[in-house]
Amino acid sequence: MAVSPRPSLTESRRQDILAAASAAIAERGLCETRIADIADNIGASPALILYYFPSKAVLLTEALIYQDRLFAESVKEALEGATTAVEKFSILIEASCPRPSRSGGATDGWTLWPAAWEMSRHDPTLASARARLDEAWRAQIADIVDEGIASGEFRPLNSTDFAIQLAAMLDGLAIEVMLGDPTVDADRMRGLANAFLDLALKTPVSGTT
Amino acid sequence: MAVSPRPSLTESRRQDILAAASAAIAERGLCETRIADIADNIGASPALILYYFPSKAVLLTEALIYQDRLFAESVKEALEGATTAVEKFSILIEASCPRPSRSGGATDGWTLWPAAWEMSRHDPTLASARARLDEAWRAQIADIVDEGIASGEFRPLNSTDFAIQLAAMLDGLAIEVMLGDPTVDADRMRGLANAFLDLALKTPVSGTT
DNA sequence: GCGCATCCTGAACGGCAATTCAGCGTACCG
DNA sequence: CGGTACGCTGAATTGCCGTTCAGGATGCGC
Repeated sequence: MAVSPRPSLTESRRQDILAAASAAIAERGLCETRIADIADNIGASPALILYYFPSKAVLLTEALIYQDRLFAESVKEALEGATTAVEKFSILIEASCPRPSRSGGATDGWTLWPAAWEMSRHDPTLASARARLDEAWRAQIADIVDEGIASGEFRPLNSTDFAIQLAAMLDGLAIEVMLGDPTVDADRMRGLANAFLDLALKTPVSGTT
Repeated sequence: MAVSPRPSLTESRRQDILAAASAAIAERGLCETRIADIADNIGASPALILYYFPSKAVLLTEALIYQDRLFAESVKEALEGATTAVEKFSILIEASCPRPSRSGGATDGWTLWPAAWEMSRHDPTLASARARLDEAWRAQIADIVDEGIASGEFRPLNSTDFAIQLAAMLDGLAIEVMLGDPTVDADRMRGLANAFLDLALKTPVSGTT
């Protein structure tokens, strides 16, 4: 459940702060997030934040990395119940759909991705963490595809290429959903993602000409 | 060439500033961009910026909208020479590939998209402009598909759904390329996008079972 | 040459927000 | 019971940066 191997006493406080920072970024936006906002989210003083983190900058990058990891772990956990490849894909797609902005509960991880991308451009630490997790995400997709091919659920294809395509499409769709694009809501996103799955994985290879 | 119908004398100065602001955001990042940076880019004083724009905030949103429009126009222009649907798609894909960071020349529009997404979350003006331009972008894709279907280049399919899928995939791929993901460079992006086109547009409909 | 509008600037101003610091409570240890 | 370490805070402090303003230059019509 916890991200790090053994959260020490102060480690749990650090995670509270990381969560509070994530929430603040989701709510106010990356640029408008002040240390005071983060402190408010856990009912503490601004000085406390700087007691656990050396500066606002590193806190923000750590918060974005933290959320990325949480997302990766929650998906991995959700996949454990599934058996067939088709089932697993439906879980992946569901996880990729931005929720209609839960107020109160855990931060909707999706909201933070544009912030993470924007920040990655100048923050090597965040950039490499993000790249690593993204690679893992694609590998997960590729594994499911290979599994489905082995079980005969899917036709043979290059699973690595497909993984990049699907991951990209999900990112792009999620952006639209998250921004409230009137023509792409979560249902539409699910439908289009599934249509791509059907097309790419189930279409039999057509003979030449 | 100009974005607005009739650029007045001061309008051209405004555009200089919008371009300078875009460059600054691309270079320093959305949060780290100061008015002084924008002023430096055109060799002027910070006060000049506020002479043409009421505040930093509106300048930034206008700059992001400006760049979006520039991108849309440049694509529309590039498409004029093309005749076949296949040709047009190759232009669209090429336009979607982030360039290897031109230094000096026009800002690589791609760099600004995460900033635009992040800002759209809280800026209704930017959000609606972005949604409108995105809709136009997808409509352009759909038109080309319909054209290709009519000419027999493509098999019949729902062009609107396809447009959303392709636009999303291009967005997602471009993010990876822009962030320098080691496994997705511009060439790979082109290849995967074209593979999706082939799969979706040229695969003959397979009979039931 | 004169007046005026436009464009632009240097030099304040003011406020905000990150960071620092000195110290208070408290729990634990002996 | 002291003493010590830790967790935490309120109140400075500090520097930055958006914004304002009072004017200088420049060009143009008369």
